[in-house]
Amino acid sequence: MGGPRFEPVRTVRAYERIVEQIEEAVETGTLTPGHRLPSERDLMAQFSVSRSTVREALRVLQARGLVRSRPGDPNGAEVLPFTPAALHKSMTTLARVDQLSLGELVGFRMTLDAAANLLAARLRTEAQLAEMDAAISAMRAAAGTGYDAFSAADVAFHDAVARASGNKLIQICTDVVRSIVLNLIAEKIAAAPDQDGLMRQSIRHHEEVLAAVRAGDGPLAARLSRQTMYDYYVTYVPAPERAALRALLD
Amino acid sequence: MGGPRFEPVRTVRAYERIVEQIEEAVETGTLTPGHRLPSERDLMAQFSVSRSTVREALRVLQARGLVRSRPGDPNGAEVLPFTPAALHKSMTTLARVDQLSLGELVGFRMTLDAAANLLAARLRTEAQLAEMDAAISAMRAAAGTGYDAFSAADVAFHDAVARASGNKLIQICTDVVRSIVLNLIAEKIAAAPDQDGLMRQSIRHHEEVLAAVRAGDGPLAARLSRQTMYDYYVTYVPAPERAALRALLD
DNA sequence: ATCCATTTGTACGTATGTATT
DNA sequence: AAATACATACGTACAAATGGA
Repeated sequence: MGGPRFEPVRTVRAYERIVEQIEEAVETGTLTPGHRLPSERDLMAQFSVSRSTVREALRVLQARGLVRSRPGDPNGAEVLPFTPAALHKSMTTLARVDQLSLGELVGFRMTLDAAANLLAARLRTEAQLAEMDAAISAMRAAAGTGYDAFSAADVAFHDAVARASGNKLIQICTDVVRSIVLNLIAEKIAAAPDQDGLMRQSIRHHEEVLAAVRAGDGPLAARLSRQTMYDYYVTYVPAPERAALRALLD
Repeated sequence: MGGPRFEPVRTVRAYERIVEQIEEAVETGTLTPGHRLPSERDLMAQFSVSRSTVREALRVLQARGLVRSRPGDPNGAEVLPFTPAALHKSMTTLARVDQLSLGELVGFRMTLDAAANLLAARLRTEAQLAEMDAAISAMRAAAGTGYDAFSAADVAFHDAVARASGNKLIQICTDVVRSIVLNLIAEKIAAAPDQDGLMRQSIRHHEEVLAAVRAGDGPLAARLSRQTMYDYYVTYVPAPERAALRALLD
C-alpha cells in the first residue's frame, strides 16, 4: 500500500529556467541596474543552451522591463532600473480586452487619488507643498494657452500629491490609470465646449484641495479631491455608471 | 528657415512588429480567446521573417499572457482569455526590487477594499449577499481546523465584496495585492500566538462589515473594513509605517 | 576621424519529442 | 497503432550596429 506520493510534473521550457535565474538575481539585488549581462554567446555557454534559447529568455526579460539589449553592444544586455512600464502595459491590456469602462477607471482614480490626498495631508513636506503650489500656478498660466499645457500641469499636481502620500503603489497605479483615462478621452476633453470655464473651475477645486492638504485636514482633502475628479469627468461617463461614482462621494 | 521637422527614429525590431500586430488583433477583438494562431511556419510565411523571429514574438506574447503555445499542438498557439497573471507578475517584481513595504501594500489594500465595500453596499444583489454570508460561515467552520481553510474563506469574502462593487479594476487589483501580502506574511500569521482569538475577532469584524453592506450603509461598511484590515495586519507592519495606516482610518 | 573586432538581429536547416487524427 | 503536423531546441551563417583602438 501507500508508497511515495508522486506529484504531477510540468515540463518547464529551457528559456523559462534562464528567465527564472536572471529574474531571481535581479530581484534579490545580485544584479543591480546598470550591471551588464554576459553576451549572448557567453550566456549560451553558461546555461549550455543554444543561442535561440538565450534570446527567447532575453526577450521575455525585456518584455518584463528588467533588461534591455541593443545590437552591437559589446557589453551585453543592460539591467534596467525598475519602471512601471510592464505594469502599465498589462493594465492597458486589461482595459482594452476586458472592456474596462470609463466609469470603472474614473472610480478607481477617485478612490486612489482620495487616499493619496488623505495620506499627503499628514505626511507632506514643505517642499512637496511648494511643488503642488507650483503645479497650480502652472495650471493658471496654461489656462489661456491650451489644453495640453493645462493637462500637463494638472498631472504634475496629482503626481506631487501621490508622491507625498509616501505610498509608491498608489503613486504608480494612479499614474498608470490616469494615462489610460486621458488616452481614452483626451480628444473629447479637447473638444469640450466652454473649455475655459472648465479649466477655471478645475483650478479653483485644486486650490481648495491644496488648502486642505496644507491645513493637514486629510478627510476634507480626500472628499474635495473625489468631488473635483467627479465634476471633471462625469460628463464623459455614461449615465448608468454615474450612480456608482456618486456612491464614492461620501 | 523652417523646413520639415524631422523626428528621431527608433529602429524597431522585427519581432516587435509582429507582437504589435497580434496584440492589436487581440485587443480589438479580431482574435478572441480560443482562437488559434497560424502555426509558426505559417506565421513566418505571413510575416516573411525567420522562425526565430516568430518565436521571439510568441515568447513575448506568452509573457504578456495573451497566448499559449504547446509542443506538438497541431493547431497553432492559442489565444487566451485575459488573466491578471502578467499584472500580478509586474506588481510582485515591483514589490521585490523596489522594496515595496508591507505598510504600503496594506495601505493600498485598505483603500481598495474600503472602496469595494462602499460600492457593494449600494450595488450588491441578494445572491452576492448570500455569497458573503456563506464565506463568513466557512470562516466560522474553519476557525477551529486551521489557518489555511480560514484564510481561503476570508479571501472568498473579500472577493465577493470586490465582485459586488461592479468595478473589475478594483476586483483585480485587490486580488493581486492580497496574494502578494499573504505571500509575504503567511508564515508569520500561521505562527502567531492566540490564533483562535484572532480568527474569532476577524469573524466578528467581518460580520459587522457584512451587516453594514446588507443595510446599504456604504460609509460604515468602508470604515469597518478599513478597521478590520488594520487590526488584522498592524502587528506585522513596522512601527514607523503604522502612522500612515492610521491616517487611513478616518 | 577611421577602422576593426565583437555583438546583436535575423535567417535557414536539422533533429527530436509530442499531441492529434 | 501509425502517420502527420507541430513546437522545442540546436547549429551555422551573414548583415547591421556598436564601442574602442
